[in-house]
Amino acid sequence: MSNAAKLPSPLENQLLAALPKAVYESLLPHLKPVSLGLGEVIYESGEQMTEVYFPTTSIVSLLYLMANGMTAEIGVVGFEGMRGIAIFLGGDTTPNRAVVQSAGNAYKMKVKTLRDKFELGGPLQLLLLRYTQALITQISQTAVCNRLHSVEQQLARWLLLSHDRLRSDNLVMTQDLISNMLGVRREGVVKAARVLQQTKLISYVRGQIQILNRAGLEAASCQCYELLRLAT
Amino acid sequence: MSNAAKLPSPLENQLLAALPKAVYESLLPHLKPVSLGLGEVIYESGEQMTEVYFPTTSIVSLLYLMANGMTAEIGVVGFEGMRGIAIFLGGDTTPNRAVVQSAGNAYKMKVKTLRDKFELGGPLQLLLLRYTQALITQISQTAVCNRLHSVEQQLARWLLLSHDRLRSDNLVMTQDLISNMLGVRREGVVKAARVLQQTKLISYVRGQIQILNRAGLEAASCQCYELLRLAT
DNA sequence: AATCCTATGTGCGTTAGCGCACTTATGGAT
DNA sequence: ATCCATAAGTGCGCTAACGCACATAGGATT
Repeated sequence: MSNAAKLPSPLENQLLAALPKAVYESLLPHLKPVSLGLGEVIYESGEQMTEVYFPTTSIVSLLYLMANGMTAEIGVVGFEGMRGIAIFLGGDTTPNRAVVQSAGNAYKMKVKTLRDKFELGGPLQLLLLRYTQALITQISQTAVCNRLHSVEQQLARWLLLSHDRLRSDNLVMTQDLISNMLGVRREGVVKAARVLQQTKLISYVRGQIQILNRAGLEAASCQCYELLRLAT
Repeated sequence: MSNAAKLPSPLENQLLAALPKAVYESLLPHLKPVSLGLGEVIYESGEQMTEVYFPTTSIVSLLYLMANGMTAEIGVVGFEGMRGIAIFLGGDTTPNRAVVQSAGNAYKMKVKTLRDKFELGGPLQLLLLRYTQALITQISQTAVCNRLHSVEQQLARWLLLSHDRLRSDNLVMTQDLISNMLGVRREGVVKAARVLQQTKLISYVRGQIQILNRAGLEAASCQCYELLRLAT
């Protein structure tokens, strides 16, 4: 059996799927499938971008690098969005590091192609601008959540956001990596994760996390999750 | 002497000033001067917007409301920017509360006018999109700063950002309001402010803050300030 | 089967910021 | 001249998260 047969369609990306058929088909020849591996750094902070990404089954984290080497996630991009909005906002570098948070597929497109299509105005432009607004909301909400809520609430929120972007109850993710995302110590994540496990909301073994009780997880999280979900 | 004579020109707003002459002049008839008072709420979170604002001598804070009634500033808009980017991003409500942080003037414009002009593409669109990118950077940086730095560093950063947007070394702002902006307790601000005063970086009496030693304040702040300044 | 790497778990002293309950100033209004 | 609202300052117990220095355990490698 061929590999190509297993590729998810570009239509699994909601931005692409929301486009009128004619526009979508004009983009199609420019979309190249890519497979993204866990932990892969798509772009480093400040780096020149040559391509933008539309995830289908993968999830990409936008991380902000802090002076002391710590990182904090400011946003997540899954099948509902795209990576590289700076391109049509007039930049050619990205201010954030983009890391693959969950392995999977995506479609990429040349920066110049997207920029040209964007400048035509119309549905694509509208859609991308709306998405930009949603991303801004996401960043703001994440910011506030960082400020106000406990590691346990943040962990629950983070798991839910990842779950939303996956087709499975299983996520592959070590607690160490999660601590990078949340911008807290690994020990803090360990502690929070243990509580969630003891209350049977999740289970995990060496980087394999299972969502056991989604409703319970929502209750354990702050309402930031709900707000974030509505915004997207 | 008439009041009108004292009005700052729209060109004091850097976005408007950066426009080609022809574009600027096409906007001019739609710009109405307004005077904004300290603490005035321009828009409440979720409210329908009817006008966008281009500050000249005023400063507007974008506040995020948290569930427990606390607020946290996610961005600042002064003469370098505009209030209401959601409009051309396709929304008609604002996700944030906008509060006047420093009294002064601004120009306002009907939402519909801006949207129409934006859709023409060209220099105005480019400019506004670039500004959007800068604002996103500002929000992200603020988020990270909230997470990582001490109240004292954050206060210094906040004072510097305000100073940049003013023509004077005097800012009118109570510690109580600052605590709203930073999303911390008033007592925390009191403590931090006292340290800055003891080291002769600032002085303050009942809501009148004086910047005495700007260089020193920059040293007391985190490098978030520098990063934010560069981004704008 | 022994070894090594990575993931997870633990303990402990330290600290920044919180919540609360106050007190003390200062400038304007009556 | 006095009163009063607002701005600023203080003390104290509490907790979440930090930094560091470890201990254990599951998988893969050889």
